[in-house]
Amino acid sequence: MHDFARSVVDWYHANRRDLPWRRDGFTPWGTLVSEFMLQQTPVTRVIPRLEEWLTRWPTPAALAAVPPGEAVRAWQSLGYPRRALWLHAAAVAITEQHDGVVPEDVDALLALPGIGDYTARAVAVFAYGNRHPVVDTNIRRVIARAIDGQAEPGPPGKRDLAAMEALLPEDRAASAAFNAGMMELGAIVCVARTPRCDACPVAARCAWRQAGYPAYDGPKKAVQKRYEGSDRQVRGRILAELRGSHIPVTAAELEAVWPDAAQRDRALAGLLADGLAVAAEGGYTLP
DNA sequence: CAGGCGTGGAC
DNA sequence: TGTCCAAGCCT
Repeated sequence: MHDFARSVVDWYHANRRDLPWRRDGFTPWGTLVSEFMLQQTPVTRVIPRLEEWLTRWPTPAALAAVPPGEAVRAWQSLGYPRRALWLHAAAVAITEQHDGVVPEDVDALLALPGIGDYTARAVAVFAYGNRHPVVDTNIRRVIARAIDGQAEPGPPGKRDLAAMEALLPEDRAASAAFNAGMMELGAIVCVARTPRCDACPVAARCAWRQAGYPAYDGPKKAVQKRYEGSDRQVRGRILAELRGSHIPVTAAELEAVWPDAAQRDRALAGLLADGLAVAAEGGYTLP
């Protein structure tokens, strides 16, 4: 193992946070659910929802047995509720096509709804201990800085997987610890805004530090539109209304959640198209 | 492939 | 207040 990987692995074993998905006996299904929830959502907000979900639906078959709307309701305010729909659909596929067992093959995982390059490898590695490069936003940032000497990663691409593969230890257990360690490093030390280089195990080897912390000069990232007043906010308001009701929500009731009719209609049409809402007798409900 | 997709905390 | 950011994915 190279010195860089060894430093990260040693640091990880000494500094890893005690998180639910790192407990002994945590199931592959638990890992899958946690990874869905962690897509773009902070750890602290995920933990309580995860506990609820796994208590209620301890297996893929348990989730597959209820209507998808129950998953959307239990998703509460984690955000990006299409993930709840996709997770439910994945549970159905696992139940029907994989005998209720979460696959450990990356390609089989990639074939499931809502699972992309990151989640497929995260499950294969963290649930099953297989040797694959895992690349998330934390790891992209750590590699950009420590290896490439840049303040921020460039646009994501397949080359990210190759860059991580080049660093990955050959040993299976060490590779899993390296993946987890790189993510942990990016999450609590090499953070986006104010990196804590004084606590970094690879500071002495960091290309960005050695270069004097040059400012980022690559292509600009797309600026996120403001949320206040956006279609996203309207979708969120409408969906909250549907989550809170066990009978159809009428069009008149929806008028009360957002005054702009055109925007409200657009948001509702989007929810219907996404399958997050369905037309029912007298109004709309969760699917 | 650029843009759409939630929500809330930190600064 | 506004801006940035958070274990991405889909079209």
